[in-house]
Amino acid sequence: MARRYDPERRQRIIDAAIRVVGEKGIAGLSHRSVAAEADVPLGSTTYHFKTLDDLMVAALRQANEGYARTVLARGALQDPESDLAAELAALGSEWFAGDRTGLEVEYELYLAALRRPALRPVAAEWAEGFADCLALRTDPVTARALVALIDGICLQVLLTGVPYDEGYAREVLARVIG
Amino acid sequence: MARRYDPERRQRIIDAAIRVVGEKGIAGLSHRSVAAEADVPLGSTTYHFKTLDDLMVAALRQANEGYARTVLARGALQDPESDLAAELAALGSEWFAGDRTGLEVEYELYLAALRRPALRPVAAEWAEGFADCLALRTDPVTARALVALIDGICLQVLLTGVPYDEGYAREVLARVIG
DNA sequence: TATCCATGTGTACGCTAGTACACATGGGAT
DNA sequence: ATCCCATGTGTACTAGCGTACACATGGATA
Repeated sequence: MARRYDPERRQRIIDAAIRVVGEKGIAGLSHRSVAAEADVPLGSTTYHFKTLDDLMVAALRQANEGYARTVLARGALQDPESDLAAELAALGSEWFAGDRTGLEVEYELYLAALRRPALRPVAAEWAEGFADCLALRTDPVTARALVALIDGICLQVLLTGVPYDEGYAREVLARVIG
Repeated sequence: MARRYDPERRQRIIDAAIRVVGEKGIAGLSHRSVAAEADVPLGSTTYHFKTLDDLMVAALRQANEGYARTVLARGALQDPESDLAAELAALGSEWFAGDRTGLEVEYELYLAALRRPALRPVAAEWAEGFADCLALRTDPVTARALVALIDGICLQVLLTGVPYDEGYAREVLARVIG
């Protein structure tokens, strides 16, 4: 308490929400758990985010921006000389390297759109943004298929526990590119 | 009350759980909500399923069996003369035709494995079972990639709201088959 | 037939949740 | 300098949750 006039309050709540989802999953996300994690009173989280959906929207949007940066940082994706399938497979390796918490948070919020209409536009933003980026190297149809395949491969790894296999990913991504 | 000696009690609880997930999502699944839906006392759901994870495992397994039947019912999948990509794309059309509730339940429970280790073996059963089935027509690597791509395509439809496009699915599935 | 125990029933407890609201504070518009 | 209102704080209410447990019942087994 006694931390009045906190211009970053809202942002710190979003950061806290992402940490909570990383530690306890969406099922553990509540106004109270986020308030505790952000070290702000309960009334503060409910003031800045009327509903948990609002908070999840903000958290997913922020997570999306982070992953969009990892895509853009891979400059070779834009280079017409580079092997697109290999670059994407390597991007997957980067995502799965080390701590997977960030990726799990991203997917958990992304997949929550299945039952939460409020999240759907944000989920669509991610899929479309990624596809638009890939469309610079191929046609839009192929780009959309690549996003779908990458989603499917990542999910199989996250859901079933099989290890990520960059060679396999590169091979099948290359087939979609044709 | 007063419905003693109910040999199908356990099964009716599973059916009720699937209906609850269809109506309210996993977030609305509780021992109490399932008990009310199945018209049994609270103590009965906690007796047959010690934890909600146990109940979700049973529900996902049953949902998986239902979808496995829709795959096997499509006998043309086994016919070496048939167009595998076209058959799979048509299977997708079948899944998305009419009421999507069943498909949403299937995916919601399947995706819940992301945060619930108890569900992972069951999720893996589905992915592997489907892949084994497809491996009768192609090699195992291609089969796994087809499952991943189908998952990705279905998710894009369910998450972002774009309509299912059978022609697009057939085209990109064919590329993976090569 | 006698007994046992898997199954069924009803209730209570402690906890956490979203929500609502009254009040405090001080930056910025006037 | 004054005042307003966006923001911050503390607390109470009600509802629903998992859990635990005591007790009832009658098929299955010996």
